[in-house]
Amino acid sequence: MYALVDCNSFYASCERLFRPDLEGKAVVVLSNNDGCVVARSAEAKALGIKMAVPFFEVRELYERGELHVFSSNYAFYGDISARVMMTLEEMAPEVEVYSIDEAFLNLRGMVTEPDLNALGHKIKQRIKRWVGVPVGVGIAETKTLAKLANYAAKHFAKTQGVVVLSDPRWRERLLAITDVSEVWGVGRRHAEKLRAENILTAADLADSDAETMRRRYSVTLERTILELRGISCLGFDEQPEPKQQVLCSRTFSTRITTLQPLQEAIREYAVRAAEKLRIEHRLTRSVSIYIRTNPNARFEAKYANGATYTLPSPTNDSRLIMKIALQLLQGIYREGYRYMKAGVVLNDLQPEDNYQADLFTPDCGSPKALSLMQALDRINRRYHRGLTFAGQGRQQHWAMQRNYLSPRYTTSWNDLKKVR
DNA sequence: TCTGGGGTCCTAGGACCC
DNA sequence: TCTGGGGTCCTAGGACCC
Repeated sequence: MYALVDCNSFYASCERLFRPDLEGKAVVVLSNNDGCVVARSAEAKALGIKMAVPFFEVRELYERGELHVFSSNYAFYGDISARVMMTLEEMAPEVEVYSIDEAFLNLRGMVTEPDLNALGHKIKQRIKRWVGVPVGVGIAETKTLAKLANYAAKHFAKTQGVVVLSDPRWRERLLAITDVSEVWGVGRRHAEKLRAENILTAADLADSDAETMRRRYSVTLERTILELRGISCLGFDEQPEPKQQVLCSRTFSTRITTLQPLQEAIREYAVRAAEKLRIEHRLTRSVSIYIRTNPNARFEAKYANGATYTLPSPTNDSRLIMKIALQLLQGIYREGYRYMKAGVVLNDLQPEDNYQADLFTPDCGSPKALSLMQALDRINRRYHRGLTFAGQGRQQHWAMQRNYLSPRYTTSWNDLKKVR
């Protein structure tokens, strides 16, 4: 049996943790740049605010005082997330952290707790008491069914936030009343296509012919079908697989129309991507960048382009990655556009410890370079932006907007200013 | 005026090999 | 009229997830 523990309205619940006055109020958290809504409290959902709506569409509610708004504060949510996961790890021997706000537990070997419903409530209560955020718990034979059980736990008040799907009769009933689009692994496109062939509920999908569906859709959907029938097809990974790609991209707060600020942004993203790479203890052999104008603008000239460079030998040196990214930018930059977004992507990653130099190029993974990068990281861990490269920009007028940011309740940065 | 960021997996098709 | 069979690797694009 698997349990899926998922925090309710996670970002909004985090913000409420330190603002008990917001209990029972409509709260939303916005995406980067205060662009669109990415988390909603139950009260905000009740106001009819849909997921991912642009903020300007609900700004009126905010101005009337009916809605409380926060910019996203990922350092804060990451910290609360770690507390939730630690609590879970204390309760279950095998935990797979699936995202910032949810985790699967493998209940195999938890013989001490034969009553699964009681176990679910125990988890829920402990996280509420120890960390302070509400969670829902779904328990079933496969991950996909546990997801579905969790969905039910959140949508039906009678369940009190815990659903165990071990009884086949209950399972059938739930599948029969659940829209197929709610099934984990069925997105918007597949849902449309499925509806067209009269597969409307999760039960319809579970009863469809797996072989045919595999041919018509993909092996992924076939696995989903089997999982809905109680046949486990998805693995359980306690250790996350090493990343295959590292990406850093941002929408600018204002449009960029000249090369210089675009270069600043690309330098900034390249440096941050390289930092992530080093945190993961990986090297890259492929550096890509992209730039684009607003794809939604109807009366503006559009332009989007990307470029990739493959290195002869892998690196995680910020200086080299930054240099390559800038050269790539020179190649694709065109004047006369209002740029909205840029990004740096690192692919073809490999572990740091099997570094193989190239016979025909100078070594860029020298011990000297490595210890320089380590020193850089140590300083920047301690002092936020303590050391930056010339040309990353000091003002960064294009940097993202966060007008509704909450304080650093649980994390801190020693500002360089203070140190001086 | 105004719409995020960071990932994964699968498939089809092309290029290439013997 | 008429031109094989069996592979691998890479890439782009599409779908999905949070």
